Amino acid sequence: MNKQSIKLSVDAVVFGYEEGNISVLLIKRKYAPYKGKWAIPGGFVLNNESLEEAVERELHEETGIKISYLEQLYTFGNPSRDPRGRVVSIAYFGLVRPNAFQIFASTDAEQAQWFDIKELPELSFDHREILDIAIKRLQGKITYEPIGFELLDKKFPFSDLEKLYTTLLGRDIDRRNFRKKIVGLNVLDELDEKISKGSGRPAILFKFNQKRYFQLKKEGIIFEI
Amino acid sequence: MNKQSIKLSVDAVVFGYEEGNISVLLIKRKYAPYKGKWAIPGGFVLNNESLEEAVERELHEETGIKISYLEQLYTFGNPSRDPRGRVVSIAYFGLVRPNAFQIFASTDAEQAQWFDIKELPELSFDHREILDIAIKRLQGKITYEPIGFELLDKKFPFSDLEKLYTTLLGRDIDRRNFRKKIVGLNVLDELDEKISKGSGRPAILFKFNQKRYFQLKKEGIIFEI
DNA sequence: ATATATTTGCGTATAAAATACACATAATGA
DNA sequence: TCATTATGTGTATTTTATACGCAAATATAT
Repeated sequence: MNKQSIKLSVDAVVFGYEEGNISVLLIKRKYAPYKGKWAIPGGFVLNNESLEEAVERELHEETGIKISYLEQLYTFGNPSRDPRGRVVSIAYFGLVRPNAFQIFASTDAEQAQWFDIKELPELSFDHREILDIAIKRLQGKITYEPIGFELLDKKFPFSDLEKLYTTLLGRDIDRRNFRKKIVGLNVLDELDEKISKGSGRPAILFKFNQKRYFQLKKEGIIFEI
Repeated sequence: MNKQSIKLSVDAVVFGYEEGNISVLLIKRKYAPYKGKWAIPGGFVLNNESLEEAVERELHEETGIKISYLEQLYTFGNPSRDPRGRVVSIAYFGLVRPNAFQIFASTDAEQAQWFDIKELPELSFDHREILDIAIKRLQGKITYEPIGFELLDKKFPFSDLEKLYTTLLGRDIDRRNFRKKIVGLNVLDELDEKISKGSGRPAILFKFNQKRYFQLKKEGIIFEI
């Protein structure tokens, strides 16, 4: 048997959510193959780092952002997925607030940029497939796990949470029933403050009850919106 | 940067279900490390085969069984998981009827054997962790996807299906409500035959309606038993 | 042959959850 | 002060899940 000559890489699909928009962080490749094309950030795993360390490092090197929790998505190993030779890639994904990060390209990336999920450029390698699988997973995830804590302001009106869900689910939900459900989970603490943005009745501000929130995440609620 | 020297392997967690027992297929390692110890079947990926080809090949080589659908489970990449050096392993899992296969050990395996899931031997590498994750996944899977077609006889009494579920879930279910639910899914065709095994009223035989069954699998029903 | 044990087959009542739906309130701006 | 806009709330209906018990058809023991 010939010696194994397979390279191992990691890729990070980082979604950004903000005010009704979902975006994904891409880099423009500085070197061949696919030089000048957009791609999901990622790169080769070093010999002595864990996969998680690798994906966080690559993401940081190429885009300047540092994310401490990325979830493993899937491993892509089609023998012809990389023109340079056999490369198997372990894809991770995460969801963040784009404005919480200053992005700047470096190392293998000529540029790093958020793209609206509906206006994606052509992607390198099999990255379009990876992204499609990540989107599916994101949609599934939201129905069995509470999401939001990391994506909203510390204090937020209920409508922000509602918008988050309609955006991620890609469809309308009944405002009253949604509120009842969330309130029933006891995951929100009502504050004494109100916020008024433009016309309309001012909204009460809420914050997440961290303890309860992480407890729910752990339990893995089923959350039929 | 040093050249990457990471090896890539695949592992197959194959569960067997039969008459109220869940087992898992293990091999006894012929060579060091962990020589003589039990392990999940698996091995290194060849340069030109896909990951799925690799895992099916290794499983066949080591245990003699040929399974065409294994689902990707998770990728394990802890730098110290293998004493020989850095080995990243992509684990797959599947569920079969043990008696449908003739197992025989070869290549790296000194022996291949089904173990009851409650009477597992000590395992090599991080295989215990892999197995635990596979078990969790199996339990989750059964609640959002119909399972059974591949695990029961072509014609079977309802009680066989019931036993399958109680076994995989590890708890009792209400016989009447379970039957109502399954019948409501229209996934079974009632036959004109009956079967009598020992004492008790003879049972009507059913078969799965293949078309409907695979449609449900595809749709991904949520199936609160 | 009769009684007993065993397994299958089935229906109904109750509780819980999901859904559908409309109007009052508190602000802004013309 | 009137129109507009966004927020906040309750109730009725439908659907789904759960709880629960008894009759039918067979084998086995007496």
